[in-house]
Amino acid sequence: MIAIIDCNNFYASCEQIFQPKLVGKPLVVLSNNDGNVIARSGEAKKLGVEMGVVTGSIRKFVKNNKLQIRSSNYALYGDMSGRVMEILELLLPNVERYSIDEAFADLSGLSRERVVELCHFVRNRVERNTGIQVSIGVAKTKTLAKVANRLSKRKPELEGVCVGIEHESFSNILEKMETKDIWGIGRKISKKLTKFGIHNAKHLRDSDPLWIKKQFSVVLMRTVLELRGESCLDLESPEESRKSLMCGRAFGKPLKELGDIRPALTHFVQNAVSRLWKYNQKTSAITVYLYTNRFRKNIAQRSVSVSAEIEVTDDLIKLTALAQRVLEQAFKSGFEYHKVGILLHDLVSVKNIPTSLFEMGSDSQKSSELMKVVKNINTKFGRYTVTSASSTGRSGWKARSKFRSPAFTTCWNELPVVYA
DNA sequence: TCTGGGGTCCTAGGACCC
DNA sequence: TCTGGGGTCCTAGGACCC
Repeated sequence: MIAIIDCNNFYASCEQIFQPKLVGKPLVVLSNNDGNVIARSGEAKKLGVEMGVVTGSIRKFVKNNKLQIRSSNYALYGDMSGRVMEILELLLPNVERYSIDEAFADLSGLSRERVVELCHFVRNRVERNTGIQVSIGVAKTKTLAKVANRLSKRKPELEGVCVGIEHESFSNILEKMETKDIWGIGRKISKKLTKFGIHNAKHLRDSDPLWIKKQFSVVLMRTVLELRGESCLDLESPEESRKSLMCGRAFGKPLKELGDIRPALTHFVQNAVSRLWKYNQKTSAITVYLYTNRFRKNIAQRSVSVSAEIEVTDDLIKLTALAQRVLEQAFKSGFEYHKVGILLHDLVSVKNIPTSLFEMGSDSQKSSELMKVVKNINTKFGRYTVTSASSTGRSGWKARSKFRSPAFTTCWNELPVVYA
């Protein structure tokens, strides 16, 4: 049996925990640049605010004070996520952190009664220790666990826990579920399925897997098998570390000059490399991408990405210099750029890299000594304490974030204050 | 006015090898 | 009329997730 544990309205809940006046109010969290809605409290959903809508379209609610808004605060959400995950890992065997607000766990070998009891215990413990409410779905496969999880949110009498799915009623549940609501099926595939007369999850489950593979892909075939209770997607072990990493963001305003874009890129490289350090990984290839705003139909469009290879490294200075050289290749004047970013690929764990003979006493050893110092300072005092000169200066790239709440749990100056 | 950011996996097609 | 065939590796791009 596989469980999926999912935090309810995660970003909105994080805001409410530290700002009690927001509890029970319609609340939305906005994306970078305060551009559109990326999370909603239950009350905001009831108000009819859709996921992904642009901020302008909800202005009317904000004006007459019916809706609270917050800029996204990833320092807070990341920290709260870590707290929830630690509790799950303490109470459950084989936890796979799947996303910032979701985790899978393997509950094989336990009786149904024991599973129900355990899930309620986990749910209560997470809420008591963090203030976050979770919903738990349990079934034979990951895809079915997702279906159960959906049910646990829709049926209040289940109190947030749905274990297994009774056989007879199961077909009815799938029949009422649109294909686009199945985990792994998005807009495109769902539309194509309709053309073949497959309109709901039951139709899909009862399709011929081999035919599905031929018409669509092996990915969708696995979904069919999973819906039938045949597990195709295993839990991923934490040792398998991530393979690529990216950091980029839209600018607060359009930028035309290379000199304005450089500091942004350096900033993102620094962020990316800090994460590389955190997970003890190195990279050997980078891609820098640069875009104009595709939603502005009346301006000249350009979208470019340029890659480069480098000897396996986690050296901030080398990677910054390389990224800047690649940016020069990618940049062409005459466009209003909207976003820049960097990808690091071919990540490897430091422990898996053999030391080369040529490295001893060489430049690369000196650079790693220097990096150690920078690493230590930035880990202790914050990611941007020691920074490249090219990240300072022009700051036109910085995103808008007008409604940001404090970093309640990760910054000494912003801790919540309690008056007694 | 305003349109997210960070990931994974798979496939198709080209280059290259024998 | 004929102009091999099968395998591997790499890359770009698509689709999806949260």
